[in-house]
Amino acid sequence: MKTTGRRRAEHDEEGAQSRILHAAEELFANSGIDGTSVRQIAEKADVPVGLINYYFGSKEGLYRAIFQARAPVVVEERRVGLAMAAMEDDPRRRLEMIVKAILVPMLNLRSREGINHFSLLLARETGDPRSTERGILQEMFDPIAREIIGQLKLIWPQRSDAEVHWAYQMIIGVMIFIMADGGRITRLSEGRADPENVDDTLRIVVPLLLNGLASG
Amino acid sequence: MKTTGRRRAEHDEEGAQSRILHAAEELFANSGIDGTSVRQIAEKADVPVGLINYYFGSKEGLYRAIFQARAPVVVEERRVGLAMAAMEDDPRRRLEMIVKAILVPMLNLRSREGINHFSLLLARETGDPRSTERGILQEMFDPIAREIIGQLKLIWPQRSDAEVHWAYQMIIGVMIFIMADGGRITRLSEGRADPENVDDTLRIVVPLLLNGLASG
DNA sequence: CATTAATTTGAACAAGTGATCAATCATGTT
DNA sequence: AACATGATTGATCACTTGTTCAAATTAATG
Repeated sequence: MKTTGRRRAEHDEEGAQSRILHAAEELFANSGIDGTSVRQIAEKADVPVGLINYYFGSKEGLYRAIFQARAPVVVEERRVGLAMAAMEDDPRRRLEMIVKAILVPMLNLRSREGINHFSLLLARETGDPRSTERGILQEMFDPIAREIIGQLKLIWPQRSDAEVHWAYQMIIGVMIFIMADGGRITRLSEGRADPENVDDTLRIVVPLLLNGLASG
Repeated sequence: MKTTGRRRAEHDEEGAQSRILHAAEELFANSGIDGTSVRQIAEKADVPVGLINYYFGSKEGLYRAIFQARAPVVVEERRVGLAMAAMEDDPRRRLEMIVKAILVPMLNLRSREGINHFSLLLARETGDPRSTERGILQEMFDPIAREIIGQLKLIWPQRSDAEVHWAYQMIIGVMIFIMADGGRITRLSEGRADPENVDDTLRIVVPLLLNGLASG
């Protein structure tokens, strides 16, 4: 058989392959791909070093595997939210639903089971110039990005392409920044603004995005 | 004497110390502090490896030195812009001037003389969880951040602290995201949105921030 | 010129890097 | 039991890492 292996019983009820993925996700998120060694990952996952290359081929292979495991979930949630938005008639409501379709799947990751680290990792990858060479974001996120931008164009037929694209990038930028925050927001606000609190964050940030800074 | 040294004449009319700073800035921006080796820096700056530790003590010392050279310039420009904004009576105009005081000093770096790399570097540092340990951002940017937030509170006396802080973070988030972009914005928009073009970017992004996505 | 101090140089060091691989182990199948 | 198959192990490889340092070089001073 291929699926079971040595019928997992010796460790924390979690297969070695999965333990490696989780350990790597956390370490990569906190220290980046260059700041993390395979030996650190092996130690955290409690596996011998060799096993990492056995399963994932290389360090970068492991890096990609994390995205291949996580990205489709986020993308699918976004696609669902986008489809629901498309059924809404009122353009104002439709816009709000699109914005939430972008933000919610990622913000939820921050407070869900041990998955908090992927949002950090994705933010890191987005800010890395060498991300282009790896092509992970192109491959996994460009398609849904184009779908969203297409929907935005339907809402704003009178706006230029540049304006629509900048509006989209502004939403993504705010999301990434919230995801990537390692405590600075909480520190500066002395706890009054806290990204961990998804409900409060959405309640304040979504209107800010929709209405801008000037109004309300 | 301590200032002159060997009266610079042998290389590109630029002192070794300065060449190291410039080379390191570019490499750190593109590959991060962990993805860059002191030997790469030494080669790019055309100096022997030992000289880097002689001048800057350590790799991290060099990293800090870059911020110590650049940050005060940006902070001072922001302070000037903020002071000008404080003299404006109309709250709407004052808000716009504050937003520009935040954005313009950094966006200009992208298109000025070879300094483009610092904006990338700052974006990277902002997104790095280990940035807290280094304390560079606390030390150099928290003061001006508090000043700006104070000004925003004067504009919005009726808003909660959390709302004001989130509004500030939203401005910073958009700025960082634009600075950090390594081509994804241009690629997705097929050139119609281009962060290199500061004037167009400001013309579109500032109203988007001020008026939000819904209006205009 | 002699002295002193600052700078420059590249070799050397210990520790760590990602990757490889023969050997061992566990398991299910015949 | 015998075999096959995939999983596991840790020693080992060739390099690279940041840092140190004695020696060489250069410049300023008396």
